[in-house]
Amino acid sequence: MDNRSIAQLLEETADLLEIDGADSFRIRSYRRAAESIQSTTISLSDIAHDARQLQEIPAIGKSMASNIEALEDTGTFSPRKELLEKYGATILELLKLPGMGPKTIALLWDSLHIASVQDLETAIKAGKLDNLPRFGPKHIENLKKAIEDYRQHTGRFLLNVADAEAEAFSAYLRRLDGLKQITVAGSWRRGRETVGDLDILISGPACEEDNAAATAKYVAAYPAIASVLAHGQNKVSFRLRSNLQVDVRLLPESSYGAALQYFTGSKSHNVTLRQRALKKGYTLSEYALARVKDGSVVAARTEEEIYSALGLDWIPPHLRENLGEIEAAAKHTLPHLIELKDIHGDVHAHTTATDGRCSIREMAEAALARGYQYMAITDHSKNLAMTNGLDARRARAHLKRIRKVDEEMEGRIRVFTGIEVDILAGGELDLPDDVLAEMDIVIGAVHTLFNQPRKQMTDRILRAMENPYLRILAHPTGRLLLRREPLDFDLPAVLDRAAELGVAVEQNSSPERLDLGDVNLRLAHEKGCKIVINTDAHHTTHYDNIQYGIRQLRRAWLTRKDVLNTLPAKKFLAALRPKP
DNA sequence: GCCGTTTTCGGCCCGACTGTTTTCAGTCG
Repeated sequence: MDNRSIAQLLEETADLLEIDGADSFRIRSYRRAAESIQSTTISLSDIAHDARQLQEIPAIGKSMASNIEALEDTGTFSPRKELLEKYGATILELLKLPGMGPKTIALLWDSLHIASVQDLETAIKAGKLDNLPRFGPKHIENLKKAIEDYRQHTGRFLLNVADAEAEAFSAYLRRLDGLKQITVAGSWRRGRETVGDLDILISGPACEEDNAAATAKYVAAYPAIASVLAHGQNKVSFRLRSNLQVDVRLLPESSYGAALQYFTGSKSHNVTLRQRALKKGYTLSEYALARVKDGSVVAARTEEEIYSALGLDWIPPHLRENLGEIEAAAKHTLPHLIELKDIHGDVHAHTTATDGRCSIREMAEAALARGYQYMAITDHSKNLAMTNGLDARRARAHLKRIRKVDEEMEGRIRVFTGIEVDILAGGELDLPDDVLAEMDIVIGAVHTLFNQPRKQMTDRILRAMENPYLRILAHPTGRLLLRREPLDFDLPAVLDRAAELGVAVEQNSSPERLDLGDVNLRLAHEKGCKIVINTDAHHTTHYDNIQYGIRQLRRAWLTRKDVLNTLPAKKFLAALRPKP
């Protein structure tokens, strides 16, 4: 079993323990173990039977080591098994509903034996919750909304999960001889912020007539498969243990491009493309672009040939949503989309001073290793108590430490000072101006803690932006992908004002946030907002998440000049809202 | 349940806000 799966099972066990009302420190130790496993490079499978080696990994002690051994041998371990027998696996989905915590779930289970979102929905409709303590009309209304949101997202997966699965499976495929091309198509290739399933296209000698059956058999023997859904000559579908569905198509090399184009989509892009083909006397299918009159093939081997035969420049998959890209490709006016290498700095990061995992120096070295010219340390302010947020005194002391590291780096990378301040319910920032004045980067964060009615929420953010030290607005929609819809406030009004004031809005690249997402990025760009892309790194490895944010920038048609941190250090600081 | 040490057990994560309350439990970051 791979580390990610082990970590996930421990995480789930922590959730179950919470519902069961277990000791909070015991729960935390499960979560810490899960985190630790996810960030170690040691493969736990390899050492699952060596308790001593296991216990060398931080947060793993005697019990956790034996849990991991049992997991490797039997696929489960006893605390988890017992809890699942008691509550059932579906109870965990209740935790995904905003406002639903372990105590509420325990209450619902004890009083009504509610063990799934479906149960909860039925109980609400039957009015069974009305007499429960702490279930007023507003609470129930919120739950209904939460269920609705949940249903919209259910069955979709975050990009990092899909990426990891795609990479692991591709590695398995690469071990087979005779495969020339392996491509993940579908919404994954288009860079959608979540994916429903993976469409994987393969071709090469191994996919030709005589070998196809053996290749399909090899595919269906992939160890991480939970169940095979279909197993034919040219297509194998299966569900992974993570519940992600994968469709693998074996294709002849001669029509690989046509299939790639077809299965990349989007549907709407393809429809428009087929109409265009017809006008030229062609018909476009997953097999080829062919002449209508005699069926002779015009292009099929590569995407470039197909687009070219239709009088179009090749269109990057990120743009294939029928939002004007076909017209632009015809006029040769497709934008030169921003790329990973254009980004020169990441100015939102945390350290062990609050809830980060690494030191200032470690974060700086990691940013340098990525080739960045600058970065910033922006730990939390005191209001986020759980993170050990900084008060004025600690913030000043931290500032000195950041400056010291900046000196130590000797110009190899600039380390900016900064802070992520909380916006209080009244719109004020939770640190005094004289402290903020000392910071290079002041990020005002819209945290959901203060979820208020629409008008108040909007006013609160607008007021916060009036503080002249606030330079970047973070979590500008407050959403958490697959878990919570955006906060309810007037985003267009906020973006208008941000553009006027020169407050930059942040595209957070964390795979579970992608705060603005492609749609709102487009909106921010139209309104003339300054845009900054950051990772909100809590660990050196989180800098890698920048790729997820970049995909959304590309989907929003953004180029290098549209994003502030493509600038060199000095110009970047100068491009931010000027300090008073 | 882990860790660190005081080698046998105590410490580990806190405060604002909502929706229900009439003084507070539960969620969230």
